[in-house]
Formats: sequence, structure tokens, C-alpha cells
Amino acid sequence: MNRTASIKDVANHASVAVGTVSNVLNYPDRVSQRTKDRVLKAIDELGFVRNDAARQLRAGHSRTIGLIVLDVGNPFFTSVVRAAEDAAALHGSAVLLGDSGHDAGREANYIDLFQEQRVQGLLISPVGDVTERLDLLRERGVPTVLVDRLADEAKFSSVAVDDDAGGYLAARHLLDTGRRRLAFVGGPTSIRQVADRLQGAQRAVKEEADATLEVLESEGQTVLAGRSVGNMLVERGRENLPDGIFCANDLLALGVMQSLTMTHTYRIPEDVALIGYDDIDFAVSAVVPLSSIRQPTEALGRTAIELLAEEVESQNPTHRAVVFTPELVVRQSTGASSAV
Amino acid sequence: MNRTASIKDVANHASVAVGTVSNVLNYPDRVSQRTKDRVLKAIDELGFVRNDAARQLRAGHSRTIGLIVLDVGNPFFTSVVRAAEDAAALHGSAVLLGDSGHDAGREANYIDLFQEQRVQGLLISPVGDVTERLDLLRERGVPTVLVDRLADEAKFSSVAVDDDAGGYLAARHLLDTGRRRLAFVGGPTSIRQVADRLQGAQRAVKEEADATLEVLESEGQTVLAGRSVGNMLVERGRENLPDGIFCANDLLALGVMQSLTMTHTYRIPEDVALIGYDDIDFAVSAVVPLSSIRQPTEALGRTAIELLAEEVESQNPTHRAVVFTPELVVRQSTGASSAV
DNA sequence: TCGTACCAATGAAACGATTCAAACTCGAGC
DNA sequence: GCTCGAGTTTGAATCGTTTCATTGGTACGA
Repeated sequence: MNRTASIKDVANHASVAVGTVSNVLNYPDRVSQRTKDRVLKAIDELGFVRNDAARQLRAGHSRTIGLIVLDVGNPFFTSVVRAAEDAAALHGSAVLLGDSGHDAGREANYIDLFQEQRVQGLLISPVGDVTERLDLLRERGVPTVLVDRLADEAKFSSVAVDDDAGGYLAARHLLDTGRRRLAFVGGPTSIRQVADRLQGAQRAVKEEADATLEVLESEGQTVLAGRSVGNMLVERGRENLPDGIFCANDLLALGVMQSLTMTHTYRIPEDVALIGYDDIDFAVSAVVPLSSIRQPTEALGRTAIELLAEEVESQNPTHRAVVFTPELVVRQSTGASSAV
Repeated sequence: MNRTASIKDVANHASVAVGTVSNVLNYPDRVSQRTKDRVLKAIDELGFVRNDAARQLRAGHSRTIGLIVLDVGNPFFTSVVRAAEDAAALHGSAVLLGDSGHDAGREANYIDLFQEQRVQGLLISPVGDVTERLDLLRERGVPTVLVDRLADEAKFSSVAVDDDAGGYLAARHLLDTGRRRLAFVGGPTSIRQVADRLQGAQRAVKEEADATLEVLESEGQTVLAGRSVGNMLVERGRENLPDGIFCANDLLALGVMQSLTMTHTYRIPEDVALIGYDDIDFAVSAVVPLSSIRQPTEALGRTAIELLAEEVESQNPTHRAVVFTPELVVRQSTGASSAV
């Protein structure tokens, strides 16, 4: 008796055929008002809820989209996720969220899970390189859009931000404000984004004959990782301190900032200019408001869903790679004397 | 030809019956090694992936758990979500995440969606009061655990943090450090957490005859909302400034801090002591490291999943309400002269 | 009165898995 | 040679939808 009502129960209760109930649910126009009322009344009385498993079994696909991100705790992804959810809702789909935590094993688990769920398609910011596993998805015809990763257009659609341009923007800004001994904090460099931002920075530094760029590899991209790099810098002493630091993301930058300012030995931006990447909400409320590179996260999430919708609808596999250009946000940490 | 292989295709390819393939998948012990090898080979060659819709249609329930939070962007929930995902993975389940954004309509949509998906159970931090919608879930036998909200044990299991105790802790700390003109920032007070924290603070203030507590209602719980309350305080002038401010969460506190420090008129903690709630990562890296109330978010997420598992497994509806006690974290913003 | 057209409603078939009673195989034991 | 039982394998029935060819009914024009 505790079993949830099925469409058959509804049909009996309303004295109609099961097909009619289905039509009320899916093609209300095909049903007369009188019948519709009776059926809706029965649905209400029995507390009927459509079983999506049965529906998608028949339909052959679900109304869900799989989204696998590298770290839900990272505000960059949080923002992308939210935009994707909203955009998906407009398409009448729901987003199944997976967090790989930069772990290839967890990523693989989610890919398998989502395949079993027969998701309409997959949005993924892959761990490391595009693996055979993703190629397999493509072969199986699971529409897939890479997020925050440029891809070979012959294989996948993708949305990304031009990290090289962002890195260039950041380093160029430090150079423009007179800094010459630059440092780049980020890691591991096996992460493409980190590598690209570094490359862009190097490109900018090469434009100035007297400028140098030192690479300080961090263990991950967290506040804590940044703090330990910062501590290392503090121990080096003043003469070995860079005069401009570009961090691969804001969390790192905030960590570095903590270390440098907690000692009360160094001032930002007087002794060291600091710029991050992502422009998270907290950049503006840091000890010294943090300059940063803003990524169009909402556009990223929204566009990813749109590209996926394109793939789902069209049969022929034409892929698009959409690249967004990031934006420099100047705050106090790179020398603007007035705040905000 | 592009259709994904079904269990029947595998059976044909391996020259066995469909039941045997199913047994290989679900009860490997029942199948002889020879047959198992043949079937596994066929699975591999055809790239067979189990269709979860069909499986759950037959089984009557899925291996997913619905989780609806008020705001994925809020680090408190991000942390709970992550802990819940990990705990669910241990139980062999996956988490479907929904973000209600404090909107009852979106919440309702997700509840409906998850019901259609026949989730094993639901974890929810409800918008406002426990609505009839939730009671309906209970009647329909969908195991439900309320998160971050105390519930009548007769009706639901729940995990929560004692917000009254947290509010008391915060206010008591301000009083203990000599503050007497306290202010509470938070809103809307229709949110239970906000109301409880306020109530706890009032309880502490009543213990000191000469202490007062002013309530400053904010528009939401964001950095921006905090900033506008802070701006209002700045305009009031020094003589009307409270000497201790307790914010209903860290985001608000960071916002208030921005306003107060940006003007360079007031010093924290000398002129005003400030304490937040949640102890988010960024509390420690604020302009002035922020004292806060730490909530055991990992325990919350993990326990929620465990309570849900209890509900799913046992038939008789015995509910439990687990309450965690928060913890005071003292930093510079309330007067500890040494940092960290 | 009949034929035609149209609209509603019907209900069997199909989707892809799991389940389970029944059938089969193969030795051991008598 | 026959029986018994354990170990395997079989395949029809089932879950709850959607789909679609078919049927029933009504109205209108010829």
C-alpha cells in the first residue's frame, strides 16, 4: 500500500486508459478538457509522481546533464556550475554535479556513473590531459564539451578562457607599474591552465630586456599552498625578494599575502606588488585588496550548456571551440594608491 | 548502429542467456569462470555500459541521493556538500545536487525533480519553515534528513548545529573582552539560523546588567549586504558606534569590516571588535583576521548521509536529531593582539 | 442514408535491466 | 544403470512509462 502510484493506478482511478494519462502528461492538447480534469484529479488524489527511470528507459535518454569539475570548493567552478545549472534549467534539463578533486580515479568513476545514467551529455573540466577515456566517450556518441580547456575542434567542442592572454595581462601590468624582478607562483605546472598563464607571463617579460621571471612551484592551488610559498619568500630576506608576484590563482595570492603581511616586514604593494587570477569575491576584501584577472565564469557555464545543446540536437559532429578573453582588475595590491 | 549495446547484445555475442550476463554483473559467484570470461570479453568488445534507468526501474529505487542546499556558493554548504559526497560514495551512492538559492520555487522544482528520479532519499536545508511539501515527502515514504535545521524528531531526522549556543558563544566572547554596546548584524530574521544566533546572543547579553544589544537587520547574508550595514554605521559617527559587532555569518562580517576599515576612521579591534560565524577559509585572510564560530561542516555532511542510510535501511520510522556544538575561534578582530 | 473527416481514447508493444522457478549437466553413490 | 543433489544456465515475467496503429464517436456535406 505504501508503493507510489503508477500511471496504471491513475488510469484505473480515473477510468481511462494508460495512454490517455500519458497524453495528459505529455500532450495535453490531444486530450479533451473533461478527461483532462478527471485525470488531473486522480493524479492529485493518488499523489502520483512520474517515474523518470521508466520514462527515460522508453525515451532512450534522460533529461540530465553530467558536469564534472576539478573542485567544487573553488569559487571559479562554483560560479561556472551555477551558471550552467541556470542555463540547463532553461533547456528543461537538470545538472548532475561531480567533483573529481583533481583525481583521475574519481573522474573516471563519475564518467562511468554518468554514462550509466545515460546523461544527455557531459560537461567536463578534465584532470590532466584528455585521456583515452574521453576519446571513448566521443566514440560512443556521448556529446561532450570540455570546460576551461581548449580542445582540438576536430574532436570536441570546448569553452575556455585564454589563459595565455590572462598571464600576459597580469605580467604586463606588473611591468607597466615599474616592476622588473617578477615571480610566478603556481603548480603543478602539469595543469594546463597553470602552464598557459606562466607562458603568457613569460611572453610579457620577454618584451622588457631588463625584466626577469622566476618560477616558484606551489603544492596545489590553495591558500595554504600560497602561504608556504610566502613563508619561503620571507625567509629569503629582503634582497632576494621579487618586486612583483603573479599567482596562478587568487587563493594562492591570498596565501602569499598572508605570509608577507603577517610578518609586518614587507608592505604590499610598496615592497612587492601582487596579482592573482580569477577575481573571486574575496579578492576585494583581502588585507590589501587584490588585483586580479577576471574570468567570465557565467558566460563560460552558459556557453558550455549551449554548445552541448548544439551537439545534442545536430547529428553531424561539428565542434566549436569558444575562447573568452579575461580582463584585468586593478586594485591596491599592485599599487593603485586609492582602495577598491 | 550507433545505439549503445544492451545486455541482450552482450548475451548474443557471448552465446549465453541474458540472465547469465546479469548474473556476471551482479552475482559473479554464481557463474563459472569460463562463462564469466566469455561474458566479460563480450562486454569489453561491445563497450557495454549498464543502463541505470532500466536497473532502477526493476529495482524500484536508484543509487542516487538528492541534496538541496540554500546556496552552493556559500563555503559552509560547499563543505557540507563535499563531505556528503564522500560519505555517499562509501555507501555506493552518488549525490544529485540542487541549489535552491533561498528560493521556495526553485526548492519545489528540485524536490519534484528528485522525486521523479526516485532518489533513495533526500537531504535538504529547507527554505524558511518546513512546508507541507516536506510533510508530503514524509507521507510518501521518501526518507528525508533535514540539514542545518532542527526538526521534530517525530517527523524527521536532522543534523544541525546549535545556533543558539553559537550565538551565545560569540556574544559571551565579546562581553568577556570588555565590550558592552553590542550589535547583531543579520537578516532576514525569518531565517531560523539567524533568529537562533540572535537569541543566543541576547541570552548572553542579559547576563551583564550594563550590556546592550542592538539589532541591525541586513538584506541577505552577503559581503555586499555587510558592506551596506557597515556604511550605515560609518555614517552614524563615532559616538553611536557599537564597540562589539556579531555578524550572523563571516561574509557579512567581512563586508562590515571592509566598510569600517576602508574609511581609515575606525580600527578593529580597538574601536570595534568584530566576530563572524562559520569560520570560512577567508576569515583568517581578512584585512584583520576574523574571529568566528566554527561549525563542524564535515561532520554535518557525513552524519546526514549516515542518518539517511539508517532511514533507508530500517523500515520503522525512528528519527534522530543530531546536534553539533560549534566552537569559538579567536583571532585578531576581537582583540587578541597576536595574529593568527 | 451514407461517406468522409476529424477528434478522443484505447491498449498492446517496446525500452533494458533483474529475478526466479525451472531445466540442464555432471559426478558421486548405490 | 539409476537416483540424487549441487552447481550452472536458461528465459519468461516484470518494473512504469511512451508510442502508435486502431477503434469509437460525432458532425457535416453530399
